Amino acid sequence: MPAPRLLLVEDDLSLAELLQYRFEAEGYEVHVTGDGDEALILADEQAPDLVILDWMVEGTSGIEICRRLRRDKETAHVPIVMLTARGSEDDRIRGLETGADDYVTKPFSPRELIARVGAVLRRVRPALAGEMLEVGDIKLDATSHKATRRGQALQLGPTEFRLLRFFMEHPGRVFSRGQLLDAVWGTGSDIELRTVDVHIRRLRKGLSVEGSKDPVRTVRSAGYAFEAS
Amino acid sequence: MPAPRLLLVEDDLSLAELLQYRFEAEGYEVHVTGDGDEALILADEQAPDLVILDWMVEGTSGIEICRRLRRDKETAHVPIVMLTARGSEDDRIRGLETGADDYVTKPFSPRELIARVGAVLRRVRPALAGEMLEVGDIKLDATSHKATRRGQALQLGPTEFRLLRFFMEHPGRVFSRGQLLDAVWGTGSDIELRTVDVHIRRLRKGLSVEGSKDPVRTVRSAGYAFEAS
DNA sequence: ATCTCTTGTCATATGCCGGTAATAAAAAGC
DNA sequence: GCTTTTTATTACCGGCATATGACAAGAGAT
Repeated sequence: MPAPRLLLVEDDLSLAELLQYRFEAEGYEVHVTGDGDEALILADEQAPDLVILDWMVEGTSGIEICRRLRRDKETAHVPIVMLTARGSEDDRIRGLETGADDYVTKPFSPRELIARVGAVLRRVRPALAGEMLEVGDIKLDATSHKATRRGQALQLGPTEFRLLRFFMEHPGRVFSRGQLLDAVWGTGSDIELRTVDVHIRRLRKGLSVEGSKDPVRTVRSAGYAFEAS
Repeated sequence: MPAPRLLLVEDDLSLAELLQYRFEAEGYEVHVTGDGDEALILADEQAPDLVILDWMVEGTSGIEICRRLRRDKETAHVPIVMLTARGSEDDRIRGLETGADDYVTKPFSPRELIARVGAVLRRVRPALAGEMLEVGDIKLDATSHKATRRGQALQLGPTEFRLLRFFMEHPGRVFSRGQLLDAVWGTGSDIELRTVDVHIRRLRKGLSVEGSKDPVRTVRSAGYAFEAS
C-alpha cells in the first residue's frame, strides 16, 4: 500500500514543519510549499491524494487555489482540507461551498487535523486508509494485496491488481484510456493507449469465476467502467 | 433527482424543529428522532443518505450510535455528521476516529451545518449533487455514461448519447440541423445536413419505452427540439 | 545462468456504428 | 386535387473501435 501523498500549502514555516513531521510520522508522504502558484503547479504535475490548504498564503489566496484545483480536470476530485485563523462564519461557508471537503480553524492540534485528514481519506479513498474494498461479489484487501471473488482467491498480476483497485475505488464511473494510464501507470507514462485494452482483457480473464459475469463495461468511444455484477 | 434523505438525531426539540425546517427548505427529506435506539431502528429500516447525530441524546449515546451504524453492513457507508456542545478536543477526535465524517460544535449556525452536509454529500453521492441530468422521465448520468427512462436502461450508440446529452442540457429549445452538427459532431464537421434526421430517428428509437411518448419534437423547416413528455 | 512471470506492442479478427443515398410519407402551398 | 417541399424510414457499405492471441523483451526468483 503506497503512502498517501499530501500537498501542504502553508506559509507559516514553523507550523508547516511541525505538520510535515507529524504527518510523516503517520506514514504520509508530504510535499510542502508556502506559495499558492507553486502549489497549483505541483498539484498539476502529479495530483496528490489530498491537499491541506491555508486560507491565507502568499501568491494566490487559498480560496482561489481551491477554485482552480476544482476547475482543472486533473485535480477536480482531490479532496481539500482548509485551514483558517479564527474565521468568520461567512468564510467557513464560502470555503465549503467552493469545494473544500473539510475545514479546520486555528488554533488546532495536529492530532485533530490528522484525524480529520484520516476521516476525509477514508471517505474518498478507502484503499489508502487500509480498508477493505467491496463491490458486488468482489473483495479487495489493499493491505494484504489480495483479491477474492465469491470467496475464491483471484490470480492477478501487479498491474491488473492496481487497475482493479482503482476501478473499485470509483465504481460506476467511466474512465478514458488516458485517465486509466494516468491513474494506474502514473502520470506521464509513455505508453500506448491501446495497451490499456490488453490489460482490461487480462483483468477480465483474471476476474472470471465460474458463474459470474463480467464487471467491466466497455463504453465505446469513451473508455471502461467497473460495476457490481 | 430524488431528495436526499437525512436522519436527524437530536433531543433538543426546538433545535431539531429549526433544523428540520431549514433542511426541508433546502430540498432535503428529513426524519427526526430524539431517541438513540429509535435512530438505529429507523436507519436500519431504510438507510438514509446522511445522518446528523447529536453527541448527547437520550437512550444510547451518540458515539455508540455511530459505532453501531458503522458495524451494520446496511449503514456502514452512510456519512455521519456529529453535533456536540462541548468543544473538547478529545471528544472531537474520538468522534472522527469512530467513523464520523464531519464534526460541528455548538453553537453553530444552520447555514454552516447545511454547507457541511452539502460538502459531505457532494463527495459521497455525486449523483445527488447534480452530475445527473433529468428531463421528464429521462435521466442521464454523464459520469457513468448511462441513460435511463422510467428506471429502464436505454441502449444508445455514442453519437445518440451525445445528441441526447446536448438536448437535455438545453431542453425546450429548437435547434437547426446545422446547430446540432456543430454542437454534437463538432464545428467544421463536413457532414450532410440530412444525416441529422437519421440520428434523430435512431435517438427516437432508442428512447422509445413501453408507454412513453416521443420527447423529440420536429419543427418543420426549422429543426428539432427536446421536451419533457 | 536459467526459468518463470509479467508487460508492452503488434497484427489480425470482428462487429458495431455512422454516413449516404434512395424511397416512402407527410405537410404545405396553390 | 395536384405539386412541391420537407421529413421519416429503410437499406447498405465502409470504416473505425474494440477484442483477442501471439511474441519478445525485461524483471525477479531460484
